[in-house]
Amino acid sequence: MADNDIIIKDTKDFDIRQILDCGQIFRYFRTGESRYEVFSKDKRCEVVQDGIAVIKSDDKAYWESFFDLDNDYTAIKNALKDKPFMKEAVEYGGGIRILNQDPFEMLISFIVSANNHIPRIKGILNRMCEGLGKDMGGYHAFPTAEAMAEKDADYYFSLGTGYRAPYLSETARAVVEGFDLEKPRQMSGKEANKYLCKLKGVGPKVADCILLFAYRKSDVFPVDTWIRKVYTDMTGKTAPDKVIRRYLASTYGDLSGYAQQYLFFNKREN
DNA sequence: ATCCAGGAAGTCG
DNA sequence: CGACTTCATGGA
Repeated sequence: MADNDIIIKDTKDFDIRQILDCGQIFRYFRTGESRYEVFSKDKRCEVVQDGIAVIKSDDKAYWESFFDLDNDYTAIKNALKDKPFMKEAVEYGGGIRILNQDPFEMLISFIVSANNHIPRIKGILNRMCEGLGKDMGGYHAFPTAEAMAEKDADYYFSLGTGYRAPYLSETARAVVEGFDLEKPRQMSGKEANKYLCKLKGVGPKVADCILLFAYRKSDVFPVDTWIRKVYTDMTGKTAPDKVIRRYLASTYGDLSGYAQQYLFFNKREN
């Protein structure tokens, strides 16, 4: 074991398979039994979980933050367990953690995610990294805004992004030209959502995902096609996304983001 | 083959 | 404001 290894002995709140497959990250590969390769920005790590979990990298501090290791998920799950519809979801996805990811990477990733399948999103983003990301020797970094802004919509169309192609070139250019991705940190969830929606390809749901996965705003509640199914299970009816979001966010309060991940994961896999 | 996916933009009323 | 339509792509 190297000095930089992160060892997680108590894994009741850490399941790498669940963490990676719950839809918050698209750049990872299963490389073997209980073995994964994970990428973020220009960094890479390897996670092996067989009984205990070990995270191998050359930047321990980065990945400790990335995997949210200072956060107490036992307390979060205990607080959620007694709330409506949560028991089964928390038990099924008990090893989920919300990753601490990069704002620009989340912005681009979730623009691609709109009305798209997760396996396809992964393919598109990996092709984008190989085409535009810095060669790190064995893998490619996530592209910078500058690198992305140099390409026009035709390029993104050639990656298979379909009608989202112009959103990617336009949004990358907006960031290069000064759209401040640090601003949402000082904003309320509501303000920040509105702010991010000024970018092409970003609507309420994509903005909520960015706020949850990059800015750690846990009072948001991204509503997608799976959460719509959950809502119908709960109430027996359908409703506009806005209504669903308001209902669920008021039900789970400051723990909405966590609740959303447990519900999403459980619905998608069961 | 047909449906559908971590929805958003554009148009119309 | 809200409802309704359109938008590429390919996995299942």
